[in-house]
Amino acid sequence: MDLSLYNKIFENRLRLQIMSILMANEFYDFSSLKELLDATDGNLASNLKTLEKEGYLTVEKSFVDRKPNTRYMKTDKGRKAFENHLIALENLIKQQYK
Amino acid sequence: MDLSLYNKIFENRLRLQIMSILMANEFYDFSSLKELLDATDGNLASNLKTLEKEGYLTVEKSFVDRKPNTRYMKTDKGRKAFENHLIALENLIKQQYK
DNA sequence: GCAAAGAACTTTGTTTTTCAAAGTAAATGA
DNA sequence: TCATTTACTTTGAAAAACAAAGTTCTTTGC
Repeated sequence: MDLSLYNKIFENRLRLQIMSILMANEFYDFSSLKELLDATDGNLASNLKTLEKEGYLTVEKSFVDRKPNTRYMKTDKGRKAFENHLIALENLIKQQYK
Repeated sequence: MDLSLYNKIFENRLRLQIMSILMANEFYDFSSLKELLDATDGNLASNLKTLEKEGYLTVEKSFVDRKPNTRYMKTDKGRKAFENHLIALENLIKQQYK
């Protein structure tokens, strides 16, 4: 069976959650992600960095209410990779062998 | 959101495949799994051991055609854990935040 | 103007996981 | 008896995960 769409990057739960949040939202900021996912700063930041390095999301820094704010947004590449991974997962799970 | 059904054991691709094969088949033997999953002996054995330790599958040794044969079968616990994990995955992926 | 606080990291270090390669045991076949 | 097959176990090296602590920059309170 074809596993070319399967993506190891998404084997991590936090990254899976980050991506699925970014699929449902145009963007999401660090603090909100942190709260929502109940993650530590370090863990969240490093997993975001992993996704960013892979080109699956982009980062946009600004000030909101005079406080630093970092927004994350999925890239087209990220969206496709994630969608493909879900397809691969589905195929893998639904496999019916003789 | 509730992630109590999410199961780290199933973050590994090989273990995910093993379980999904055992969901579709009453039993499956080592050689066939190895061939089907294109895995090395060591890797397959250690992942089967992980699932066995967790109580997700049982092992049955016998001789077939005068050759040693090891059959793996999901347990009820394994089936439930896997089904639950799929539910958790689905929830996680379909999450719609504000 | 200085201390404290908040955001978003990075660094550090430990623990865990992954996995291939090599080694092993038991049984069969030539 | 020697090779082969099955199904492992052991070993070891590399990668990944992740929390805690440290860092930087900026704002706010006094």
